[in-house]
Amino acid sequence: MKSEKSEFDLHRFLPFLMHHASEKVSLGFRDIYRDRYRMTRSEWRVLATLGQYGALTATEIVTHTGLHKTKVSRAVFSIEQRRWLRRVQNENDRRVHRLELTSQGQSAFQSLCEAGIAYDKKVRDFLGDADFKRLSDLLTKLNDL
Amino acid sequence: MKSEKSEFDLHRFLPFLMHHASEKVSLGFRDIYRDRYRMTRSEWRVLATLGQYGALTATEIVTHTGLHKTKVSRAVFSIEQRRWLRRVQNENDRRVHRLELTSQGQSAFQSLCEAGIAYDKKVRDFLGDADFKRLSDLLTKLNDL
DNA sequence: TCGATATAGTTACAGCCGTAACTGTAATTT
DNA sequence: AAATTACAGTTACGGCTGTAACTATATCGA
Repeated sequence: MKSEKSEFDLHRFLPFLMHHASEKVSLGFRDIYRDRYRMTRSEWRVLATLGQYGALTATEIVTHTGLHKTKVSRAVFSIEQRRWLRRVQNENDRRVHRLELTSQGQSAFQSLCEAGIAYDKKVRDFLGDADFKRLSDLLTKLNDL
Repeated sequence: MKSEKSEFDLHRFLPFLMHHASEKVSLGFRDIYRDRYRMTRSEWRVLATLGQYGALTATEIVTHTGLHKTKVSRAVFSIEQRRWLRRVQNENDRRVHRLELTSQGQSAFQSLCEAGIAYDKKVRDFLGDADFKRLSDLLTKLNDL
């Protein structure tokens, strides 16, 4: 009778592997927005989402990013404090606010986009184009797990 | 002149993709050890490392897992509280403790190994063997980024 | 030997996190 | 219309986090 224990190797276990690689890639870019603007990951994602899609509501940001609504709420508050976004109350439904970047917010987004594209290139050069695409596709596929 | 902004898509940005997929995979298994034993991820990793390699020092656990030393310190404390591990002070260097699982700790490890293998199979079935291996290999490659 | 440096591991602190409960508003039911 | 239910967003709370400072021990260099 074979022991289950011997079949298990943490270093080949997908949750471990994924998290490990994710930290590596994700923290590499975090250093950039953290050092440049003192932003958290939630703030960066909210900024990026608003920069990419234009004005959205908090709920729409949740949908686009998968961030928890409390993270969005806090990130929006903090970005607003920097004067990087404005809230515009919806007249038909006063629970809802349109969130739109100010020009300062857009500048910061532009600057981080360029850094993001450079970072992307760095990882792509490391992996090679073919593997980079393979990896992106596999990760996208996992969204439906 | 083309704007950098238009080239940037958060949903195709590797740090975002990686983190998203990682959460999905990693939290799927977290539910198991959290619900079954009320463990945190750090605690699970320390348990798994001790289970797999036998007795180790805290520093060796850091090396094997990449966990921050404060996480290891706290996880060891908490696992010790459950009586799942014992500390044995090194006689030559009294700063160091050998950490070894008790039989209760080993049972818990066994139980989670089986769950881990089942979870692994679930993800493998979802992706297919070929893609599963491709993904594992790519993630392993990223460790050297 | 003695002072300086390095290492193993812990802890205080301040910040981030998710859960659950909350406020305020809108929509639905009776 | 009043009561109920649903929804957008916020917040209190307790738990987890990393940084930096710490304790205790060991090692190195003069």
